Amino acid sequence: MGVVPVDAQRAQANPAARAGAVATRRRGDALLRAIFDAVFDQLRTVGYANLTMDRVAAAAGTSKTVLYRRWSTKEDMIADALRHRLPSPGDIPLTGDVRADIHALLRCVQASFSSTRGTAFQLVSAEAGCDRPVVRQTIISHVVQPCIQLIGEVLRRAAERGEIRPEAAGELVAASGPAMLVQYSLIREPVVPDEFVASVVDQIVLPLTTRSAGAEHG
Amino acid sequence: MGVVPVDAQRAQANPAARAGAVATRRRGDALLRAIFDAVFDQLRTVGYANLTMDRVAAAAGTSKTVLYRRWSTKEDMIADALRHRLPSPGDIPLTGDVRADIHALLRCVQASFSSTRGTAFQLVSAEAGCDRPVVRQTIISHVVQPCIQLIGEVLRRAAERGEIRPEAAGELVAASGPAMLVQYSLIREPVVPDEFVASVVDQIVLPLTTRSAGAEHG
DNA sequence: GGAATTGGATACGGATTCGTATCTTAGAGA
DNA sequence: TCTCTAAGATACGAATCCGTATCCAATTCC
Repeated sequence: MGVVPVDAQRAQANPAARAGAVATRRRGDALLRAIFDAVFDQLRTVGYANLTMDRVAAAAGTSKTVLYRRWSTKEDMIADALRHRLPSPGDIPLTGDVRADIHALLRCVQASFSSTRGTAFQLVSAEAGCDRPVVRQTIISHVVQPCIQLIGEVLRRAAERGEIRPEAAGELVAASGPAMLVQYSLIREPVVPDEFVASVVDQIVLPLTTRSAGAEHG
Repeated sequence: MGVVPVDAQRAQANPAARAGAVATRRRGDALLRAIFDAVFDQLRTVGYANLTMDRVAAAAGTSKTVLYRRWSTKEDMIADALRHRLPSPGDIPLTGDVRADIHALLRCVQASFSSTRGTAFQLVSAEAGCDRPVVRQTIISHVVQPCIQLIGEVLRRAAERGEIRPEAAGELVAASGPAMLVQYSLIREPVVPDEFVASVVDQIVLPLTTRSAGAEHG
């Protein structure tokens, strides 16, 4: 019972552990990475409602004990996985070029989808209205709101320099870009392609900032 | 055991059944309405992941048996509740006035939030990527996509009449309005207020359609 | 090489949920 | 008034999941 290959199932879950390879026991970061991969993999395949500790452990090629040694609840685990995988909008260097900066910030929102295998906004809604929406708040306050705020900053400075019309430096225009990406992920496919990000910049956000646009409305 | 007031718990769940009132046994539509109320109520309070048949039955003041007589799975029940509560964009009469028509169509998207007590897009993502995303597809294909398509129609006709610039009659502009509403429901609060809908029309969608806007981009 | 640490397998008790079966009774219709 | 349909309560076995306890083995550190 102990002589049989110990990584039989892991070989299924993780192709890197090929048959015949020595059973290597992962530790620290490598183990953590495998667990987070399994978390997002489970979210994608069975959804948040059916994600269980047992399944995550099996998918990661480890056991439930390892998970409970690190996180006491499922929500803690997922929130931690998000903190490790989500991009940080604050780290993006802003150049002063409106188009480039907005594009960079929207790619940050896009990255929050790809780095979580398209499950980011699945998570935002998963526990809406619950007593402790940990996961929900994690992703909202960590990526989307900072991005909207930074885009607002970019627009405001551009308006001060007279590059864009002043009315465009409002909340709505700043939120329009992220809104388009979120919608794409929900309606079309979970991961947003590069061309779509570029289209949103050139056909939605920037047109809203050009002088004479919208002068007759609002 | 049978002489005790039979609607003790229902009185808690449904204030309409006051103490002292005769124990009334609901049927047909009245019962169905109570069940659907309970479904959306549960979605709002405990979330999709923790919604169970037992809890829905208790909240509706009925029993699990009644639920299983109608729907075989939880997903069927929720999907049916959505079909009964969601608005139908196709029923909206289009006047030809661009602003009025877009406003009416966006109010339809807004109604899909209020009629489901703000849980509509919680549901879109609840079972993302699952084997049978019944609930997800129900709400997407029943409200959002028709609305986007109809807005696209409105824009296309307006472009033919020369009222708006031709480039604005594209998919992205048509999707911008719904995207803003979805984002509001996810980030801010589940039910979208009227003023926000009006702001989106006047500060996002219509400005994108005005001539000379975005001429230099794309 | 040996000790300490951590990964990993397994088993379990308890709680929850599912889906069904059974039975009683309220309400609609004849 | 009588009959039939459906509402609603209750109980249940099976399955699942949680969270913990226990034991063994692989790595790392000394």
